[in-house]
Amino acid sequence: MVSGRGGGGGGPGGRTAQARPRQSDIARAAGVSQTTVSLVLGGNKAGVVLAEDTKRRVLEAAESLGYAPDPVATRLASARNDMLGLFTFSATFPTEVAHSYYPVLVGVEEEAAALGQDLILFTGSSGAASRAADPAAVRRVRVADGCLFFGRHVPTEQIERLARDGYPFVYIGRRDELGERVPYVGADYVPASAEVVRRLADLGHRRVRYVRENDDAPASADRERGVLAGARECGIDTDGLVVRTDGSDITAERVRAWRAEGVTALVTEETDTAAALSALTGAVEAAGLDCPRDVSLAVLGDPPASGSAFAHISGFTVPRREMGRRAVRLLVELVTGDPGLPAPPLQQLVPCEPVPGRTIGPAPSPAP
Amino acid sequence: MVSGRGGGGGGPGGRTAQARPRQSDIARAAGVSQTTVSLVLGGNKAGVVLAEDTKRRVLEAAESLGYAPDPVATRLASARNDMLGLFTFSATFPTEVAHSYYPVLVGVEEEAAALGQDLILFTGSSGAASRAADPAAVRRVRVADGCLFFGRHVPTEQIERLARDGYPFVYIGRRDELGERVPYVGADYVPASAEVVRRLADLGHRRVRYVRENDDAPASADRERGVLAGARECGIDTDGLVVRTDGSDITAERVRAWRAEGVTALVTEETDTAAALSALTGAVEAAGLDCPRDVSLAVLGDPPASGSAFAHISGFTVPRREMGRRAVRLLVELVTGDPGLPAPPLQQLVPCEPVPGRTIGPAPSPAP
DNA sequence: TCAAGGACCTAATACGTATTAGTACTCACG
DNA sequence: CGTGAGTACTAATACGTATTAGGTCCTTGA
Repeated sequence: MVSGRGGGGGGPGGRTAQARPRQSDIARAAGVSQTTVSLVLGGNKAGVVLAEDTKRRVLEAAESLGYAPDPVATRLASARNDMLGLFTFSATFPTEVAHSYYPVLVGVEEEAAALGQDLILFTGSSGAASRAADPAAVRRVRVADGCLFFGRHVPTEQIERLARDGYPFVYIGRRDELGERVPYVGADYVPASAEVVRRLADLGHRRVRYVRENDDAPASADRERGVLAGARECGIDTDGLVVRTDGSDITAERVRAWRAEGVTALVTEETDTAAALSALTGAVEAAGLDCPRDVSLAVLGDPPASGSAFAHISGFTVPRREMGRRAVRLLVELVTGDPGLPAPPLQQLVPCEPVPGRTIGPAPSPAP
Repeated sequence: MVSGRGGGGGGPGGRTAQARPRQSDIARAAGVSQTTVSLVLGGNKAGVVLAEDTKRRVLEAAESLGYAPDPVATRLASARNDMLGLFTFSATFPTEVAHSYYPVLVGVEEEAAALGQDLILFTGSSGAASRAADPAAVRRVRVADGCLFFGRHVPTEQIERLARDGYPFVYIGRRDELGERVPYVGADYVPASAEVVRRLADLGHRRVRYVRENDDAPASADRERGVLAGARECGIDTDGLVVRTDGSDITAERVRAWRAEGVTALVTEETDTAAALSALTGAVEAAGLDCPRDVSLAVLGDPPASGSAFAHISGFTVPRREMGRRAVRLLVELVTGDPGLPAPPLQQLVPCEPVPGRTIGPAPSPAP
């Protein structure tokens, strides 16, 4: 500490900064102690008795000096900083996936604001791609009272470290690989996926193809489970129902062949990469098929960016905003949680909302 | 202070939460003093000589305890945080204006990451609409080394307070009302607007209407100035050129009337509310006019959300991402600025990029 | 053998507020 | 006049880190 208050600083204001008044300045002005000032201006939670007149004098002095409490000192003294972290695992700040990241962020921010928490966005230090891998990056998270984690690729080891130390955190999105004590708020894909299949069945579809990503994220696994459950329930043929792809092998020919086999509905999923989704919509378009006249189409998740031909695709929406909200709520409960009180459910699923869309219609006659 | 560290907390791990490790914990583990730890982990700006071996022991201990410095304490002790704030003035977190807020955020985040700064999103306390009004909300900003302000409605008094105290901040968007010493990074609307008018003039347009919002944000004023300058330069009639609206009085009739008067091009602006923009596009559509056959249309700013009929409207884009970037760069310069060094330009304008679009064409014959 | 100088660390304190454990004084009652 | 209960306040300390002003050993040279 070199600066003797009020020195340089070179803030935007230009001229030499006036030192801000401290509680001790008020104390001097009002002829009381700093403690008294703190009691008058702070909540006086302890219930210390103070004379009306003293309070008045302190308040007047504070007013006339233009006192504003120093939030930094306040926080230091009260051991909490009312800050939640948000750490995103992906190469850089999500730009392309704006449509999927932003709603979560909005939900997080809303609820954080409602609960009086500020939000620290961790930017994973300088390294670009290394962010999730960098142990130091994850460690920095501890500056916040608790942290939200969002994104697919998770540095399990770092996180386990935090968990062992009892650091409070919540995942946004399901996390099976980390055991049942890891808190998360995910989307409830299973019933929503089953319900899409049911909708198709109600319209007479009997042969369906479900084109899914070729990876094993819980989100994909859940949807598949839902699709299979729905199919079985409604008497839809499960033979060859599930088709895994990285996108490259879904061609117009393949779609036409399915159609020839009597397939009348196609279902796919929406993920970070959207490989399956874009491959399938591309192939349907290339095959010159009309939705829903020739074939019904549904996506398990949000439609592609509006503007595309499939902006009004049927399916369901992932409740990202609500997930963000709930995650914050859960995290705050963990952070402030009284060990005596009953713990909140650590793993929560939020229902998805069905989207009617315009690409599901009655099953056409088997031959195109 | 009641809590004897390490007590409750109930982190996800289930078992009792470990308190975050302090420098003193590291000191104990490494068999040195807290001072030494601070010297090793902090910059050791004073240049105190330390044995290599000691440094190593401290670093190892820090690593194994999972130490992360407490930003609040760091800041109170008057060093720096490497945290920048982002405070948004609007009723709540911008949801509708996602297209305008998100790019800024992305730019801010990118540059912050590049400069090794974390980002605190300030959430303006609990009150929903009251955010900007709440003085306490603005004050909390001080936990960051410096802060970016973004949004139209600015609590001038609070900000002036910060400025007087020498707290570094930067506005995103121009701010005339606060004098010339207030740092901002804005978009350079004037030449971009003039250039749009010039484009129209080059295609033969002579009568134009510029439909602008009925408010006095600098952004709107700038565009008007640019439009007028461009018009004068190119011999476009300035009589009745500028039309102010809150959106309600721009009807299909009015557009037809303009057309009858020989108006061949319409220009509007994009703002937070988009009142003028949506009113005008709505009216043109309702009037059954085709762009650019019957009338040319341009917007000073970004097009409406893609998916709309006017997704390919001509005009220019606001360089939001770049503005975010530059604002961070400027802020960091202010924060780290040596008072001796030459100050960076406090008020910066970033050029807008022309967008050809599909709604500007040659002027049609005067009679429709 | 002693002083000077270097190498290496640490004690003490500051930052501004919150909180706890008192202190000092008054009044009333027995 | 001594005790217990208030009333009205304050001294002391904690929060976690940064910084400055020493301190304690060693060497080294005379």
